Amino acid sequence: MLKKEGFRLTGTRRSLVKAILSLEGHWTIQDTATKLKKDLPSIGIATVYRTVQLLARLGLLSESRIGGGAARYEVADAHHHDHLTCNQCGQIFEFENDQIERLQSLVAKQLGFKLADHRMELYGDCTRKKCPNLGRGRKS
Amino acid sequence: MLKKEGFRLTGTRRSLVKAILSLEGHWTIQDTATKLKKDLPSIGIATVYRTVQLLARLGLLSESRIGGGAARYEVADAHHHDHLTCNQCGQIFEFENDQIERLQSLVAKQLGFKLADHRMELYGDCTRKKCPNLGRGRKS
DNA sequence: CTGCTTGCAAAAACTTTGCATTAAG
DNA sequence: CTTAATGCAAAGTTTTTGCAAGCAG
Repeated sequence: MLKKEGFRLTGTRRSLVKAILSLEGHWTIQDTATKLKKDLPSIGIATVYRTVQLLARLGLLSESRIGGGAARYEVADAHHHDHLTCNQCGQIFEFENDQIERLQSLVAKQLGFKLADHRMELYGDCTRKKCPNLGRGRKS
Repeated sequence: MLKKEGFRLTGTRRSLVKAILSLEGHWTIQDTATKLKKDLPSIGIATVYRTVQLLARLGLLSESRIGGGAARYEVADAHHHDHLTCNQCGQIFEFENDQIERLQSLVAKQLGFKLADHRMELYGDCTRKKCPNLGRGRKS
């Protein structure tokens, strides 16, 4: 982990990273803190926020806001991917589609932008029972 | 406004809708409440939350979480569109791209889903000055 | 009348900030 | 030594919830 971008590699950060790597999928700050308390009971929630956000800015973690609650993070893989969430069970699937990526860059360019990043979240229904409520009705 | 989906058309809701229609672009709950207080000083913030969320579930409003702060809403147009945000000035541009939409449906279908909705937000740089900080570093 | 709606206040959920102390380099 | 990093508590934001009173149907 090349943290030597001008930042200090502290014991707390080592533990933080270890906790993160032990988590699966799309975790929240609280998930991390809970896990971390076992190794490092003295950890402060503020530090977790600050460190995770730092790692995200450095590109080592990626943030998403699936589901509308707390921000969720995941280790930034080499290959970028997007998310598809089931409106019923809430399960999150990952996928990647180069063609869409290319079109996104193209659209941005046409609008006079240099595309730096993007977030794409699809919502759908598992091919099973019908939606109990009105559906999470997410549109944009 | 066909609110007769089983819900009551109250005076408060009429005023709410009027306030919403007078707002431009991507407003927050607070924006709405502020505007609304002029016509209806007694309005409670909880009611604005509840009503806006109801309208969103009915598909009359669409929600997005551009910028990471409070949720933002806008009137759901007939034509769906997505957003492109400038990392520097924060300005939001809208666009639509049928080809991307088709690919999204296709991807969902391939994963065994019926696509109900989606949210896509692009982040880029205006072709001007360089980014002051590390860039909002949004990735997903 | 009946029960969906509303306003208010309190609480919950999530995140940021200030500051004295600690420890990395 | 110097100063970034940490822990803690307090404050800030955003959203939700409980309830009695108010209205639409």
